[in-house]
Amino acid sequence: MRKAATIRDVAREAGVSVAVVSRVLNDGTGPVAPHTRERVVAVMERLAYRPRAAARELQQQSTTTIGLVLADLTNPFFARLADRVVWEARARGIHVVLLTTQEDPHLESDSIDTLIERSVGSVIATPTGGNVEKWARLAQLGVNVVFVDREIEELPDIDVVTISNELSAEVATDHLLRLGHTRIAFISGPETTSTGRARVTGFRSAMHRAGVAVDERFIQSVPFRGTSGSDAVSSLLSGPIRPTALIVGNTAQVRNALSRVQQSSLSLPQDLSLVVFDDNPWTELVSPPLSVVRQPIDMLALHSVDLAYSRLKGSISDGARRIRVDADFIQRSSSAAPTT
Amino acid sequence: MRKAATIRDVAREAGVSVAVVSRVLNDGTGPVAPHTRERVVAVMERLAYRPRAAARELQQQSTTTIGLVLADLTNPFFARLADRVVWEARARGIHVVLLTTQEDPHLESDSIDTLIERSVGSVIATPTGGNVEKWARLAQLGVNVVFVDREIEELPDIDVVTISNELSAEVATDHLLRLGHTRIAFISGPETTSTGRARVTGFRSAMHRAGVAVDERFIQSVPFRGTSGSDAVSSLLSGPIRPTALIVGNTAQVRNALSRVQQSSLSLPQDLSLVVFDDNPWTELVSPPLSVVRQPIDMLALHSVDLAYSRLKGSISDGARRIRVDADFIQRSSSAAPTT
DNA sequence: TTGTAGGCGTTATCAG
DNA sequence: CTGATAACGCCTACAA
Repeated sequence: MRKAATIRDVAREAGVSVAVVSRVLNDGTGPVAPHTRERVVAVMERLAYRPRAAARELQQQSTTTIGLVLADLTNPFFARLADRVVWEARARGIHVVLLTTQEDPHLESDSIDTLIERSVGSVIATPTGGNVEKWARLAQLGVNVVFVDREIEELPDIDVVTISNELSAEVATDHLLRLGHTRIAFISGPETTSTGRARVTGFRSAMHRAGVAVDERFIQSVPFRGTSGSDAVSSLLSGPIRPTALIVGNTAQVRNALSRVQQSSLSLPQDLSLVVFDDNPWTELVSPPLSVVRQPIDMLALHSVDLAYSRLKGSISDGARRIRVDADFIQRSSSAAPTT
Repeated sequence: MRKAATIRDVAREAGVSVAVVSRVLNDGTGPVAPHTRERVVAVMERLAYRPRAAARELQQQSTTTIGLVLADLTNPFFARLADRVVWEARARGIHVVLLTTQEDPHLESDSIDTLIERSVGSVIATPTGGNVEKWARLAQLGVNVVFVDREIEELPDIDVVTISNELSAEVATDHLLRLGHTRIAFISGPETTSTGRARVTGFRSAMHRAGVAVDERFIQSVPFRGTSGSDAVSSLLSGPIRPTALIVGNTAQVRNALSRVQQSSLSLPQDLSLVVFDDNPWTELVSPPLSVVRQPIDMLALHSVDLAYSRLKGSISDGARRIRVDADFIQRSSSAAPTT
């Protein structure tokens, strides 16, 4: 394959100037005689001409691409989020560069570097919790950053779109309390993440409000990666006092937690009530179907892209936005009144 | 926010020429006095200087971004594929622009247009089956296209990375035949996709080889989207003769199919043996755990990115490659000898 | 309606 | 070792 045709080749071949070709390329920039346009288009077709995005971006300072930094596409929650973000982005004519951190701050740091070099206009990210200065720097460099699902409290100037984590945990806890449970355990994400902290807070306040003492051994903050969920369940079930109900507020560990429960001799919901965060394709397929807190992923995606896009176009006033959407609680058969 | 610092700013500020700065940037290009280097690095840090990827790409003809066109991120198979592709791409220092088609040829067509404008170097895609000319044109424009998971036979010049679909279906079928089943049903993807066709072919040839007649009503090719899987199961179970075993070779419809089976009065595997295509996080969580054909997603991703990258670097001879990797069959408890 | 020319930020080629 | 300077492909005033 010979070297690609440039705008100049097209111009020469069509017997016009590059300016004209440029105009037909992004029509609206200036006037072009219909007949001339036709000829130019024909030549572009014939030469299989393709404008170089690099040259274009270099020239016109702006970009139509945003970065999407997700923790882990293996988690259905993030996968669906990615799906919706791509969808919303397409509706606005912008492109999405996808990066993953695998929950690893080092990889996240690399991703941020990449994003800086790529000179994307905006970034939508689920931060690991580390790299505080780095995120700050990215934002300071003029990149519009939007945190979604999680946030970093030390960075109050960055837009945030999350569900009401605290409230969601309260609702889930209230549900179990109302059923009559008092020995409720909670498995959450790491303390380094806003979701991990907020959900525990919600759990505590619901318990407190109900006048039920919290057994500290019943609160387990575990990493997103690895099999920490299984271990947490084992530890909870092997203690001197066993919980009668369990909330898993760590979406990435629901699978491992459930798996371990299934391996135990306990049956749901007779011996243990279970409520998990995040609804996904299989929560209804297992037996019994799981009671869940369903995150409105569409809304998260919509608002994040909206923010990213608005900032890109400058059609939004300064000052960080914090958008909070409510999650739904869906009761299914994995939670019931305690039998003991 | 002031405008970003350029290489020239750094040069001026450090009292050197841009050439020197460029050299320290990509060290190895030329000699730089240690002392000078230090000073330049310091200035770069101070000015928060970041090289512009666009300018760099413009200068050195190459692009470091590839397009990834997936059918549906909601399907765990594609989500995991995306995860691995991003991972492999990162390892090679290239970026991934993500697009989805939702199995819709129109959206796919749009995506191809986007890809043309973006001037990505390579594209990894799971084609819907339509847009044959359009894919051809993209390839002709000099974009290295790699089809993964599915292929389009009319485009033999395009690289392909798939699992051995025919063989996988045969293995699954043989498994059931060996257990003693003869009334085996098969739900596959649409006839318009290579996977849909190949898996049915494999199913047929296994049946034929075993000398078992195929009941045509037992073969259902259904769309990836919608609830076609449920309907197919209903239709299979309500017929005059009921199958004793079912293979679902349509990864997107496994969920719906299983759900419908659960709603029926049949219990697995006593009344019906079930084997599904694609292993994923929940196949082992449902009861009974499902026998599956596991696709080696890592390998699919590795080879596709490898091809995309090699073509980008020109470090590979002409002529389309067709890479075929074997899938694993994993027996679990959803398949057993027929009880009738 | 069309053409000319300068510049976007880097890298690379030569002279110093 | 370092410094000018010419590309790279495109857009966009400003002229014609």
